[in-house]
Amino acid sequence: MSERIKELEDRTRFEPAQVEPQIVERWLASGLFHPEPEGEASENYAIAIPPPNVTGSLHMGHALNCSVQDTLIRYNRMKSSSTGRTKWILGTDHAGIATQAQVEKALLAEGLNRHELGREKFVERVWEWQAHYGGTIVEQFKRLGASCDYSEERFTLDQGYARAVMQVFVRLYEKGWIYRDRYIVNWDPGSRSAISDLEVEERRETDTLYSIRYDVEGGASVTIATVRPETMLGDTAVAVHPGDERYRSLVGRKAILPLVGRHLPIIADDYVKMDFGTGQLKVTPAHDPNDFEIGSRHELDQISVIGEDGRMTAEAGERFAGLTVMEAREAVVAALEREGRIVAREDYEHEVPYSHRSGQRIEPLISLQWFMSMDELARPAITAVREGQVRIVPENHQRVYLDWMENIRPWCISRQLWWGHRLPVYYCETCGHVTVALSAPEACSECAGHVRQEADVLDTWFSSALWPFATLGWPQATPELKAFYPTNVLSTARDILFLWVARMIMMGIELTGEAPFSDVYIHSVIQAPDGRRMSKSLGTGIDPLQEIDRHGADAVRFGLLAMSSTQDVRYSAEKVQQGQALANKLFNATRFALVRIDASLGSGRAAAVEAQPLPRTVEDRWILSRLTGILADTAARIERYDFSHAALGLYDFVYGELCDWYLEMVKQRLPDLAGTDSEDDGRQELAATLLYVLRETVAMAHPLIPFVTEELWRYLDDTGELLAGCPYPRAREDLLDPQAETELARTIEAVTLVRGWRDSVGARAGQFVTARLCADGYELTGLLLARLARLQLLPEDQRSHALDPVDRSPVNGVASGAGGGEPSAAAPTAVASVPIPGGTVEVLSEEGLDLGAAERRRKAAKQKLLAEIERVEGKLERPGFVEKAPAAVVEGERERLARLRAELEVL
RNA sequence: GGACGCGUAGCUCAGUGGGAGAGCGCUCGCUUCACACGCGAGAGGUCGCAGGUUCGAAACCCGCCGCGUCCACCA
Repeated sequence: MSERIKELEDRTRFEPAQVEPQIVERWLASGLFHPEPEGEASENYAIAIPPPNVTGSLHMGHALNCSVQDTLIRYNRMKSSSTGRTKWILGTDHAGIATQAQVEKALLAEGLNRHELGREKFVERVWEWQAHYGGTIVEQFKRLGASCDYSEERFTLDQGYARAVMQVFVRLYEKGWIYRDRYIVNWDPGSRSAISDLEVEERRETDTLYSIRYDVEGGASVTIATVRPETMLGDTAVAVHPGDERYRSLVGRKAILPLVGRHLPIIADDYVKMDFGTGQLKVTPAHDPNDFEIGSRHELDQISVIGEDGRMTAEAGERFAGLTVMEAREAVVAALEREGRIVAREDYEHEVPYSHRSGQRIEPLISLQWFMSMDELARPAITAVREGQVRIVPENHQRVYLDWMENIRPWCISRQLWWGHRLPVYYCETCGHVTVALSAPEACSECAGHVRQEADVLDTWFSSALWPFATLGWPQATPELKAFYPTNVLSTARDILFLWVARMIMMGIELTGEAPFSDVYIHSVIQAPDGRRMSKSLGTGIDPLQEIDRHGADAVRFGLLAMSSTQDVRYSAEKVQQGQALANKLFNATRFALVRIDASLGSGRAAAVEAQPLPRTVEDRWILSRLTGILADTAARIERYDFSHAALGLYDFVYGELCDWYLEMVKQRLPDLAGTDSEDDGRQELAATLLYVLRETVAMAHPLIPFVTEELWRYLDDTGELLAGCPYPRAREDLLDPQAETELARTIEAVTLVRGWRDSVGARAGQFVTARLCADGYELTGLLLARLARLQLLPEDQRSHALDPVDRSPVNGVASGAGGGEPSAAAPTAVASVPIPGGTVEVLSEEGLDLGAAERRRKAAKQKLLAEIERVEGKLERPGFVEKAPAAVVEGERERLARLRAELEVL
């Protein structure tokens, strides 16, 4: 026995923890994950990984997305191993707000804040922080087996990347699409920065809705409703609907703002809903997005009463300046109360905006920011999706994308942070002239005055939008760009479809002339087992690394893919266990086969490894046919992003066909060391077939469960090549064999039926029950039936006797040795008969069997059969059935009825 | 307010026009010479509710109920 196989023999379990680190080492050392930038993108395959936050750590979403992408990458790497290059572009994102917030938190612990430190020192600290805590997530990707190109890791703040970002800014500014404007923005007091609409999260809350009476000049009054009384200090109008008869006479008059005394014009605007409250609306253009719009239409004043620090400004008046928003609300309500102006208060449930980043309540306020107009960018990106140059899978997300794109609004791209790409905008301190350029001008081009760079940085998503091409060296025409751009697929969760994916498509088309990928795959969202969102703050998170420790990376990958069938799915520990069981099963099946073959053939094994499959028996033909089917299915499922069926189909094949049936059927044809002689009895052919099936199965499974398959490949392949670099198996249609499939299907059913009968009569597990096979269609499988169902078959009256003597007689001694070679002159009488497809098994011995139980079983089966016959008869007699149903269906039902009646005969 | 997804066995989910399935859990039997992370056999379901289409509906259509997610500027 060879040394290698000997070593394998003692490993009765697949131990992921011991094997995985070494396999990762071998993969990385092989250079397989780093393709040379050769050829055209059309013949190569590439995926750009959604860059995780540089200081982040692996969560379940990453784990699923990595499993998806790695399955695609490994499949395509194997599939095109000789014709193309496969690259998984790796890198991390600087994640402006998130990273800055982490560092600020650490500073706080030292009693410092960033302003005390100063911008330069602070940014240095962030780089230090990143050097220390960054990149752990990339190590965690390796543990999952992700076959990224680790030799070329990108970062969105790298020099080259930053140059690309600057260039894009300048270019789009020159096109007039980037501009500066005073506009109402979502102000996040937590990070003291504006944030985009997409970073706002609405939460349902109950507040008090106050009804407040404002007097109107010359008598009368209006009553407005608000949940934010403190903003009334910034009111500059009162509005009613133009069609509202009740208030027609008020329009054009002035209301008097309580506490302040300002005179507010009463205006008419369509925005006001007549049926909400009194139909009278206070207008605060500086602190409400709708009021801002009304204000622009009517040229109203904008009075900012809330500042960027979240406190009331001097404009709010002496009594309130400096108070927080909440304090101001109480104070305003108390003051109004004293004046008797609060008409009513009621509980009111509504949506309140919060910052997705800092968790603080958003203050809409007017601020001078940089914006990007999106209409021109969106147009070709809409066409690309509508016309199918970019395909969104699953399809139903396409409409969501189009709806959003067709109603796209300007994007606020400036952030008041220090960590990020600083805008390449320079202001003259003397004349205010604005210069936008790749590098700082020496002096103002207009007046030669000093220039100062814009303090703001760009929204992180501005730089992420360039990801698929900036990582490959764009704007330079690098070989990498030529070889891998456009990429093939982008895999992501749907929550960043707008935030990121849409912007990549727009920027890609605008800047490179091509959409950055042809497919967008939106994977499932994994929820906590109880159906809630998986999140750290809720305590519902499950750590994928812990799961890998416990079950192995293959198990976690398999489990995640298997459970991710629809839009939202609950985390299923069972599916992970199923994956672990599969890895172990495959390991043991291969180990068993190799040890037996090695023992049986010795040095002949090598030849068998190379040999083509040589089916000798019906079960050989059957497994080869089934293998062909699963190979085609698995490849098709991966290609259409149907990972759950790819995973579960693999499981079913390995358990339900390969191990439970084929290996059990051929066990006896694989003699152990002691039982061998040098005769050619078919062992060589069996070894060739078995090894072929195992090699193809293991190779097929590799993209899904790379570790166990790579480990097994060391034993299945003598060349020392890594499986990760081998070609993907092809389904060979010449091995399809419908006849073998039919024969085995009925035999498997028969075995199961007899086993069930045995169990019910209390036959001992190892006991061979003497029986006679009276059934057609078991010519080739009768002895398999006998062995797997533990029957000692008597030859008399056996209708299936045309067994192949070459293949069967030496292998299975049951056939002729049933009665110890002394069949009595008179055929024994059956004590029970078990129906199987095509006939019966007549049981001849009653030794130790509980025939009473058998009788009860028989009666129960008969009842069931009668009910079934009645059902089918009813169906055939149903008016219209025979006339309208397809002929094949009618025929099928008739055949079934005949079969059921035949079974009834036997019972 | 709009959109999408999901309600099938105790749990997690396949099945999407003609015989109700898997994994886990449960029951019974097995240390059968690959695997006890195993093997064999079972029990368990008015397929959310109510209509409609059809010879026939778990599946297709309409409505309702429940759960989840995304989008949206009603004070």
